[in-house]
Amino acid sequence: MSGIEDVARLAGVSKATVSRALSGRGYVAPPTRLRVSEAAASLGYVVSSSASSLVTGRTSNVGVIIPVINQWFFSSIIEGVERALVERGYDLMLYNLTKTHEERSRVFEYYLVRKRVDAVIAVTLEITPEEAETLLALGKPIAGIGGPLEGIPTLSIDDVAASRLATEHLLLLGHRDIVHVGGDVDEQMDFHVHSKRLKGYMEALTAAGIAYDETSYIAARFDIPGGYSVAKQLLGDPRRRPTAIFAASDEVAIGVILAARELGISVPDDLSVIGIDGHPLAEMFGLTTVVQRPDLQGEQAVDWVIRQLEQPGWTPPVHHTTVPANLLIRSSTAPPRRPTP
Amino acid sequence: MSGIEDVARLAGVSKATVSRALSGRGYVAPPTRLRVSEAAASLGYVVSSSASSLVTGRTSNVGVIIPVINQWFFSSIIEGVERALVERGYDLMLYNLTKTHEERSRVFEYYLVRKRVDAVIAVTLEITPEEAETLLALGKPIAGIGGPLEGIPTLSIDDVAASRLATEHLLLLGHRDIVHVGGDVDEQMDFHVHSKRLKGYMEALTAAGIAYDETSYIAARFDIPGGYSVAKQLLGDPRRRPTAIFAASDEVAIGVILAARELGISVPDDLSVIGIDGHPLAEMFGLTTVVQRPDLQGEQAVDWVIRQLEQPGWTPPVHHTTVPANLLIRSSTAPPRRPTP
DNA sequence: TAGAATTCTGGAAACGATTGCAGAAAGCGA
DNA sequence: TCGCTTTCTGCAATCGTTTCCAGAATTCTA
Repeated sequence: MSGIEDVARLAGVSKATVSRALSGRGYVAPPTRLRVSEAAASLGYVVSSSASSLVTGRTSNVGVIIPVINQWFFSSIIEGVERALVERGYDLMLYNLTKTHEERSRVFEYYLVRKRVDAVIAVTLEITPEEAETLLALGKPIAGIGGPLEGIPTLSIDDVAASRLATEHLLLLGHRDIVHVGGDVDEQMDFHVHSKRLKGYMEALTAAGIAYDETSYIAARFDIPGGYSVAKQLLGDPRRRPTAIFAASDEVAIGVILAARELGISVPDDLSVIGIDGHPLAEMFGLTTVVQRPDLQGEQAVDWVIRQLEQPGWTPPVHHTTVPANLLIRSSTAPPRRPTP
Repeated sequence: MSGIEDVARLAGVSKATVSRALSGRGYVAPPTRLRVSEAAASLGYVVSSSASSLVTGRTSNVGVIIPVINQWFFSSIIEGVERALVERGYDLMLYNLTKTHEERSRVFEYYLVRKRVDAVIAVTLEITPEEAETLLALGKPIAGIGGPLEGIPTLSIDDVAASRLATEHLLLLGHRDIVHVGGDVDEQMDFHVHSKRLKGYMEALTAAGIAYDETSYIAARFDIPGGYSVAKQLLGDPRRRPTAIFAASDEVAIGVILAARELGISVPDDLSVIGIDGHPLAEMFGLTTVVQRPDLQGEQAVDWVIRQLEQPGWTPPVHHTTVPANLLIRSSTAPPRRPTP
């Protein structure tokens, strides 16, 4: 449990010099630096982060606020963020802010957060301009995944475009009877992702001169069982069966495929299915999808906040940045067996 | 950016009193306490955790070291740990220690960790007795999920027993030709989980007087595609087809079920399948399984370390604790269609 | 080789809380 | 009412660094 004082004594220098030698800030003669490092190593010395941050005002912690952990999209973000942070010598403080959390009380414990982290990465969290203002005023950089968000840099794929891309792929194959199985527009947690994906779908249909009505969109729980149960019902009725389904996420899409299989409906012969995400399971189902990389989104967000921290004056791209989402064609989509008579 | 001094001035008391009033330690007259709280609130004051931990030696952070995030078992643990920590006013610092990380160098950055966290929860990490010794000597409580681990309290299900339980369920149904699809014994990351599950399986067979050979166990990647591809091959050959498969995890089991379906093998009529875990997807596949609750394991680990921190003298159960794992019978298991002639 | 510029080092003042100690105020039993 | 205990409060030391400042040593420039 040795302090800087012990190192100083052993190396025969002052505390000030030890500090400079170890942190690499300021002048220190190479031989001295070496002596100090050796002394520190031999004593197993490591700086007290509390003492250090008391004077510098920096904690080397970045707070990540995330609504769920147990889902591919979110845990991938965490992995990406963690990787990027350790690489730069920062630690990750994880805050799992559940949607339903009464009155977002923890966003106010946020105000507690402010003395414990240097920056905040808000995943899929709708921060009000006032809250953003507060954080910024405190000198804490923020970045958001999701968005756009007034006053803070955010990034995400372009949900409308991704959705349109998926729909257009089906249209291009010749489908005209496409159903969208998406998240429930009324209970979306994040940035209206569900409505955006619905919107992209509708735009694509409209552009192709295809009419849609309320039966063209079905709300499902946003996971495999969700897609499964909706599809089971939809596909069970042969008269209503579309030639293609655009699912708003790969998990939903996989649920759809499972339902189709169970009903003896061949994918893609009788039914084309496309999703969005690039989920690890998509491959084994041969699922055509629009791929996004949440881990890279996490890395990008880290880059923004750390840059702001370390390069005074640098500011991230204002407002919202769109990250790529690419069509990956596998075997779940094909031209409709035959045009509707 | 107001400090304790400002609050003191506004409330007309000394810093010492403010500290006592806000932290609830020591005597302070109720009216005074009220004045202080109001002053603090009106100034938006919040204690500096660095200053505070500099003097108290406590950070209110707990480090969680975990090998993967993007998997049900692990992310469930994180959720449980996080929940339990915030409830007690601690923050969670996440360290994603990849298996292959060269020389566990980060376990030595551990030595870095030691000034930043009050306690450590090691998930599925084989800590050597020396390392444990070091941590303990530093006064940092540790708890492990997985184990047993020399010198530190750990908890997990009893893998051998869980495995035996699953196998016995199949035996009880009358199966005698049971194949175990498990993780690769040679490349297991954690506490020989794969061998333990294999062992439980063999024990059950032996107890039932059933012989097994090297064809009774097949190694698979520990996820859905892993189980799928192994099963596809195994079940593809009708002569080798067992009447039941015991998969070492639900994901593997689901892979097996998918393969069976694709081959037109009916579960459970032609093939019974059982897994271990209680994965959220198990339900929709009607998968019989042995349920464990990683989130509760996380909570338990938190309880241990926090108790050690807050109740001087209290020590957690020495060595290893076994948490329950219960058989949950669904529809993927049934008696074999007919006894082998 | 003198003077200026640069590199190196130590002393001492922060940073913002917590806490031991001691004294003042209040409560209490007889 | 008097002592004794209990409650309340402030002073000042302390935690372990970083960093400003000034002075010493060294290198560079002309």
